[in-house]
Amino acid sequence: MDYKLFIVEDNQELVALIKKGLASWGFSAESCQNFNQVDKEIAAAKPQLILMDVNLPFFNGFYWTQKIRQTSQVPIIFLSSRSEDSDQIMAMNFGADDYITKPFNMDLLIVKIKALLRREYDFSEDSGQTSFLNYTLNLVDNQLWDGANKVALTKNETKLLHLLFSHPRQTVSKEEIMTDLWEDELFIDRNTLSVTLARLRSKVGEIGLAGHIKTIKGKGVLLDD
Amino acid sequence: MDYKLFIVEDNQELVALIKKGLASWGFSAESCQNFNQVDKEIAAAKPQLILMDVNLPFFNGFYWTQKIRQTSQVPIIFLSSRSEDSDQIMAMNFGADDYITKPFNMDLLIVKIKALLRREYDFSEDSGQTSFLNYTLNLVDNQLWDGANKVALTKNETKLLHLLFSHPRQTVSKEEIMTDLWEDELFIDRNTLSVTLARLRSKVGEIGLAGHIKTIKGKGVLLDD
DNA sequence: TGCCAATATTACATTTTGATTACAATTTAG
DNA sequence: CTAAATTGTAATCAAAATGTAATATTGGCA
Repeated sequence: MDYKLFIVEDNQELVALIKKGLASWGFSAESCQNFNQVDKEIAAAKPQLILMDVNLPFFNGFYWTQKIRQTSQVPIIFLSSRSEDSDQIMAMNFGADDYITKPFNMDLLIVKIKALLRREYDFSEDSGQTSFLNYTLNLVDNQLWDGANKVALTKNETKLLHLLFSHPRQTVSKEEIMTDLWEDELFIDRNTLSVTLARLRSKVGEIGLAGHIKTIKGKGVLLDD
Repeated sequence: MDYKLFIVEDNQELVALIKKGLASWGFSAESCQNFNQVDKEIAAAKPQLILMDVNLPFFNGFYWTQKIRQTSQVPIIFLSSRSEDSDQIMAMNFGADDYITKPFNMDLLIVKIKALLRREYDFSEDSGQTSFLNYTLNLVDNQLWDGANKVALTKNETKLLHLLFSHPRQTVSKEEIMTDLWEDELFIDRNTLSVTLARLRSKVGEIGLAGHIKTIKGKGVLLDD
């Protein structure tokens, strides 16, 4: 899964700064355009987390938070220039999950975001998904997608592709693969691996990934560009 | 449900103060006795949330947090006298969920606790409801509402749907579901789950939710958009 | 080039998994 | 206490996933 954040903040310089910081951690973000319909924009964007400024044109952050909370439990972090405890208490009573005061340390914002994603979506920096080129392997539902099309994989195919994705541009030996897929089951025919590979190739071929999975005779399997 | 907290803090005056504050909000709390086996005491107490001081005799809070995280996802709030961002960042990277600096405002601590309980356990001060998209599950009268129509569910169906609603866009393994629904009854046939799922699907199908409940073969059940 | 081991392919057998159905047991409400 | 609702069990089914074996193909090397 890839995590999309939504930024409700009218200072466009700050928005740009935050987006840049998020991007360097692999998070994508959209930001609010029309401060008259923040709730509508959020409903359309379906973000996994919201950064909410307090002082906004038209209505303030408290108002929108309350409105959002009527229909959604999406995690919300407040951005505020007020550092009094009472402001933070109010924000959290309105349904915010965390609060950070401006100006803030970007690294601190990132760990707060990660903590919330971790709790709400079992986010962790390795598991969940892996990518190679424009391909993303989703370990939640065993699907591979190239930005446009999705291909459903089986458990073993996912395991195998995951192993390749975690060692891009490196030859992975057959032994490693066998261990990873079948661990202790000693009776597995060595040929079974060929078959599994073939099945994987045929499926991912539909979206053009097969050509990147090469077998190096006598060495193993290589995922390259 | 009533919530039990665990306080890891060697300043007994502060412990007493926190316990008093928590009590006035209806939370019970135990505190650490032997700072050599914090993990053991916590495992025994099974708290819903932990307050963790940084400076402790023998080992510090980071050490214990890391140790706890190997086996548990219980929410942890750090109590620290250091207010530098870098300390908070470190704590959260170790697996903490929030951080508060001493001396702190008791009301602020309470709202932080409530925010975490709300997120992790669907704690809410008034209504027993969970939502997903436009669907609202009422845990009090076991009814599912889509804004227009209502569907009556049974106890088990509600439990199951509630579990899915609390883990949207994640595959919930059959094991997790079994534990959640049948806890200790060890003799329950694995097939019973299939049957319960089928019954749930057929009921929620009337208002179009069935299509969002997908089974990922070999993994579990996934609620998605 | 032509051989040979490594790998691929194909077809089929086996196993796993989950859905479905009918029915029995149990719980709950009136 | 009884009837209805709920829940659990067992049997059956279909489909998907996986494994095996037989056969074909490939690529490196003598």
